[in-house]
Order: sequence, then structure tokens, then C-alpha cells
Amino acid sequence: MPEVETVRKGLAPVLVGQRIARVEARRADLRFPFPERFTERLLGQKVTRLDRRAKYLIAALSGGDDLVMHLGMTGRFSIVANEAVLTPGVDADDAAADPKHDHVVLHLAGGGQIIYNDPRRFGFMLLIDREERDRHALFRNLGVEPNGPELTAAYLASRARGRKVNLKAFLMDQHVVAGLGNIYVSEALHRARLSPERLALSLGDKQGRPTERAERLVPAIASVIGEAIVAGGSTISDYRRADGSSGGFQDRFAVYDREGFPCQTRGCGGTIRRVVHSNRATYYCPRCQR
DNA sequence: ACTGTACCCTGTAGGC
DNA sequence: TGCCTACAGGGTACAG
Repeated sequence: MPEVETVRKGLAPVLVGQRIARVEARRADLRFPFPERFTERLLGQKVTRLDRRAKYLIAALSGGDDLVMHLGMTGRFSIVANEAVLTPGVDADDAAADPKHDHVVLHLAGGGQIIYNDPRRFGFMLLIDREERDRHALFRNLGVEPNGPELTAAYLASRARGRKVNLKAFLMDQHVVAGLGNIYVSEALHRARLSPERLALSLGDKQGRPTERAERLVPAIASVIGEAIVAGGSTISDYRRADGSSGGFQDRFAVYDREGFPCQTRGCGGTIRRVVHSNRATYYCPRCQR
């Protein structure tokens, strides 16, 4: 999510207020097929806003549709203007051209272009009538934003009531907290000194009132996400060409991708472990996270 | 209803 | 050098 927010901030100044003059969709699908009459419905539309909800980018179009875009794992946008190419969240040195995976090009009336590149094609785009958007399956059951006022200990406890999934899976569920990804769940749990293996239901007592663990988790999530947004997101060094982000937060990982390194928590002395749940890596310190 | 697993697709790193 | 496997920041579709 911090990566998506970084992309949004980079894209907004060149996209908002612009009219779409031409659209190239260079294949029939990404993760899903493009919407019916995709290019026709974009043509001539003015982008009036660029918002983010969870990990979705939402371009509001003058005709009343929302262009909803998801970057998946490897999607990125580049801006082409006056011969210069800019990729929000990616250092110029790392944004080498990769035309093979340039799947969508939006030509703006002002002369600029927005290029969507996505090697793995886990991203997607769709068009939804703005009036219908919040009732759409993707948005209807989304959880709260991780850096917003709705994320409270009471909320977490009520959602965790009776849930026997572990905390890692619980926090990865976009219907609980919308926008927390694999990196930030590991980092937030470390800050909260909570084991990813602990059951979600332990965030509340029998009456569903938040425990002290839930109270710790809220500022842990909010601070990790807040700092990552300020840093411009994270880039895994070996993957810098593959996603929309080369911010600075990877330099501040306490646990993510740090298997075998000593835990930095003052006086802890533990060693970071890597475990796998449902095909996703989780990093934590078994000593200070309980 | 809830939970865990397999899978979508492509590129890269590391072992041999 | 080449071949093989494991793994990667996300999310969904199942089976049990």
C-alpha cells in the first residue's frame, strides 16, 4: 500500500485534469480481460481525480466511470513527457525500458503518455460506474485503512472474535485491514511484539473487548505504514525493476528478509526466523514476539 | 462460516 | 555455460 500511495502521488500531477486522447491495450488481458469496449470508454474522458483505496488506484473520469487499477506484484507506471521518462517510486537508474511488458499506454491530450508495465500480469484494470463502485465485489467488503481513524483496538478485537487463523493470515486479509501486505504485516507484528503464529482471537477477551495486545497492534500498524509512505515505500533490492517502488523503507526493515540476523530490539538478543504460511514468507523474532 | 492449499504468470538467483 | 528449483511485494477459487 505505501508503494501504491507513492505511485499515486507521482502520477496525480501529470494525470489529473488531463484528457485521454488515445489508448493502446496491447493484449486482451492482464490478470483479467480488459472491460468491454475498454479503449472506447476511456477515449475523450478527462481524469478529474486520482485516489487510492486499499491497494487500488482509482482514476475518476468525467463521464462518471472510475478506472480502477491494481498493480499486483509487479505492475508499474511510467510517465513519458517531453522526451523524459519518469517512473514514480523508481530511481531513474533502475527504470530501464522493458517494452516487452508495456501492456497499456494512455496518450494524454497534452502530449504526455502513461505506460503500464507488468511482467507477471497479476495487476488488472476495470471500469466501474462511480455510483456502483462501493457496491462492487472488490470494494464492498474491504476492511479499514491501516493509517486511518477506523483502525482501533476495538475494531480489531471485534473482527478477530472467534477467528482461529493466526495473526499473520488475519492481518493479510484485506477484508480486515485493507492495504496491509506481506512486508508490513511482518514489520507491524514485530513492533507490536506479537508472534505471527498467535491466534487472532487473542486480540479480544471472551466478551470481544480488546486485549492489551490489540492496543499495541494499532500504533504498530499505523506507524509502520506511516513511515513507509513517507519513505516512498519499499524495494527489495533484487527486485527493483519489477514493481512500482524504490523508496527507502527497505533499509529500515526490522525483520523482513532478515532471516538469521540478530533482532534489533533493545536487550532482546534473539535471531530472526523465516517461516512460510500458505506460500508466503513471514519473518519474526521468536524471542520478543509472543 | 471458516480455514488452509493450490494456483494465476514471469523473471531471477542460486545450487549443481 | 546451462539446467533445475525455489521464490517473489497480491489476490482468488476452491475443497474440506
